[in-house]
Amino acid sequence: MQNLSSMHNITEHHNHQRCIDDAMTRAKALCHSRQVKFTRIREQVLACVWANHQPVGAYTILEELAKDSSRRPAPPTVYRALDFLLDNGLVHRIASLNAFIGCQDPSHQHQGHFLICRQCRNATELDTDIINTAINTAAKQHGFSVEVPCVEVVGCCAHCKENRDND
Amino acid sequence: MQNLSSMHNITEHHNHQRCIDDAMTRAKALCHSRQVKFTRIREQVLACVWANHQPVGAYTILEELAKDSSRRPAPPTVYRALDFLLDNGLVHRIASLNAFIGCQDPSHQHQGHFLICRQCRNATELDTDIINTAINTAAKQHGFSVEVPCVEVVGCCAHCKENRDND
DNA sequence: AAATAAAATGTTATAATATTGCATTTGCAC
DNA sequence: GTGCAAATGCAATATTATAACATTTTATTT
Repeated sequence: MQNLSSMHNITEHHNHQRCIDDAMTRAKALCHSRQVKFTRIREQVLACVWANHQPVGAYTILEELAKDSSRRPAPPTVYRALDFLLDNGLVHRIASLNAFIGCQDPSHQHQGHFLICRQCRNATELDTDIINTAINTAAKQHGFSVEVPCVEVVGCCAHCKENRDND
Repeated sequence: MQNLSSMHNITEHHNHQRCIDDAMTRAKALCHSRQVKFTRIREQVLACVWANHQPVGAYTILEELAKDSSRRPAPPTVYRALDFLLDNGLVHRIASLNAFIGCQDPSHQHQGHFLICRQCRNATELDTDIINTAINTAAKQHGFSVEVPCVEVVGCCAHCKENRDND
């Protein structure tokens, strides 16, 4: 299901093990400070999500869990873990892909904006206010109160534009 | 499946029959000018989508078609009609709801931005560049080329804020 | 008008994603 | 250890979407 480009990292040569370690450490600390349980399953699911920078589907996670342990968990196991991670801001859901991705900054509640590369399928979470401001401005003109902005932009990332093997 | 608020219109007292008539007229003219066929099924599906301003699911459309004619169409019938309507810009898909909504302006190709009211479930398509500009600006900073921006904002519309029966 | 080709629709089956409901286990407070 | 709440296991099923192939309709050519 994953193509070759799944081996590309979000920037060409970043140390992804560091991404994973940081994410897991942050998650552990955050759950501890919130007094919620970072159970084995939740940890495994988060690790799957952080395996790379591509949004991953619930059933793909299921496959991965089945590889690790001899027992094959059922869908609710994964969905419950994902719900927990979503609630605690540790992952985001990408609605347009029915997939999940690790959150870059779980410490403060937010709904990220994503740049999703059609080519390598990496998704980059944006940390800018420009888009939220624009959305709020546009919404205000309609008397609309924004609660959950969802921005998922499909296109072509810088790295894939360089390696012109696209389309 | 629809709640009571489904009777609210997108603005409090707009003549929705006019919305429908306009949309159907536009669709007919547009298909004629493009020399593509606005068949009975496509027309029925578009009419379902325009029945109100709430995004409607494919299987809800299926139910509606079953009511009209004695024969019950199968899912591919509806999905094929929806694909046609999407291709021709007559409807948009709301990814976060797995649902479809009529396009306000099918004459030029665009991916709309939507304000979706959590309360009455109406979705308003925005016609502003503010958001696209912001997305392009943010994307540019990452060397990312935008192809399909998807903006689906959940919140509370002006009308529902007035009638404080929310939450 | 008959033959042909292309497009649209019908039909069956199935894939992919997600949830419900209830049983069991685990971790923790007392 | 007892009792409770949270977490997980498990079976079934709901929801959304597509694949593959047959049939019908429409348009085009002859």
